[in-house]
Amino acid sequence: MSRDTIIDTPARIRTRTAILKAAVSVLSQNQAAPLGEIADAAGVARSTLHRYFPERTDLIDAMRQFADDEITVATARARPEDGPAAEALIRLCHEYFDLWDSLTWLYLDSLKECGDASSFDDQLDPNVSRLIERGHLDGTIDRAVPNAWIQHLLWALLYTAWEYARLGSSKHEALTLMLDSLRRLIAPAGNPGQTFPSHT
Amino acid sequence: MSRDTIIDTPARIRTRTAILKAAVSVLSQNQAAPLGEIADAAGVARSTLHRYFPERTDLIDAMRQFADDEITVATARARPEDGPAAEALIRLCHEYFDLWDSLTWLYLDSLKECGDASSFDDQLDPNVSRLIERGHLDGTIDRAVPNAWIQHLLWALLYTAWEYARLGSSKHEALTLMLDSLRRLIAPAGNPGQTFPSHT
DNA sequence: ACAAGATGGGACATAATTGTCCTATAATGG
DNA sequence: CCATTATAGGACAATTATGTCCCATCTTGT
Repeated sequence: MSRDTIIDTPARIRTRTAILKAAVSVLSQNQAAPLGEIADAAGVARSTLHRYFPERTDLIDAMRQFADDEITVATARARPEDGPAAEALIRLCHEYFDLWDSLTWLYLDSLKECGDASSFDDQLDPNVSRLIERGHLDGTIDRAVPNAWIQHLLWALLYTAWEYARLGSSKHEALTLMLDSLRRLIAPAGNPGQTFPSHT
Repeated sequence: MSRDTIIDTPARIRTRTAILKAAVSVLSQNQAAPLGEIADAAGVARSTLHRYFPERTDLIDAMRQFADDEITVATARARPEDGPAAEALIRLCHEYFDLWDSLTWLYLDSLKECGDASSFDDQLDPNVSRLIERGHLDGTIDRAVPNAWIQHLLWALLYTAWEYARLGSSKHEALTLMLDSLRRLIAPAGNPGQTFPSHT
């Protein structure tokens, strides 16, 4: 009775997520991609896509939810509350590295609607903010580098690494360089931050 | 005889550049913006825009040229061959910081066409590459950080700073943070790179 | 003030994309 | 194996952006 119009049969769930994954993959590279392209990428007919998401905005909304869930899972996996904050931040970055499409799209998407009303920390993830704050307190992250700045840098580093990998470098090398750069950026003065030995 | 159809009268030059500037400004925020929006931003009628650039691609091509020229001028101003390479790189970054729209758009634009054929260093600016190489030689830039990686980071840092400023921070603070971050990223091991007494 | 040049603004045809609907076909599950 | 459910694929109208013309009006330089 709760939802008599649409029922989540296994088959429907499969195609639904197939569409969402394809949408993230396609739209992360071209925000204006036509729905037909997404349907093709998902291996379904355009009419099927429309049955699941009547309008484009319906799809977009579902994608936001989908990507948010992925981030939540990845964040939990990084155990942001354990150990020195700097190390936790590195773990987090490592986890996020695998969310290529979702994070890229989520960022592009966030840009379009904040035409005016975007407050400074609309972009900021409270979990990450808290982690960096902890780092400022336990001294593993330089207090001279503002919280928000670090968070912006973090997205930028991830994006840079993805681009670097996409253009031919190995994913491992890109990841290593990114984590090294992150260490440099947050290392407290006087402590070089141990730029490197620890691979992965 | 060379170009008997179009003559560069002062008035035409004015509106032409007005259109180009508006186009860069608008398209750097939304690649798919309709031409009417650009015309509005430029303060001309859509028909006028079409008279200067019959098709969308004509406008895009002219924009590339326009932005490239701006970069060339800014690069020259930074005197990339003078003094320690690390300092020159900072000067360059400082100059580029003022090219907000142009660099953002140029980057977005470059993404769309490199669907397949993008070699690794299609994105790289030979001037910047040369400068970083000089830094690797004169020891002011850490040799452990690859040239291409630094260059990718440079664009990412610029973009981060622009976003940071756009979201409410002062341009000066964003610039300061960015240059400090750049110093950290390229500082040779053992030399903290003088990462900033000056707060804000 | 006059003539050449440039612009604004509207009318129109043309694509391209979107959203809706219908039917035959395939798959799924009991 | 059969009934139910889901899908592919195409037809269609509505919407939107693009490209082309035309003419009245405004600028510019002389």
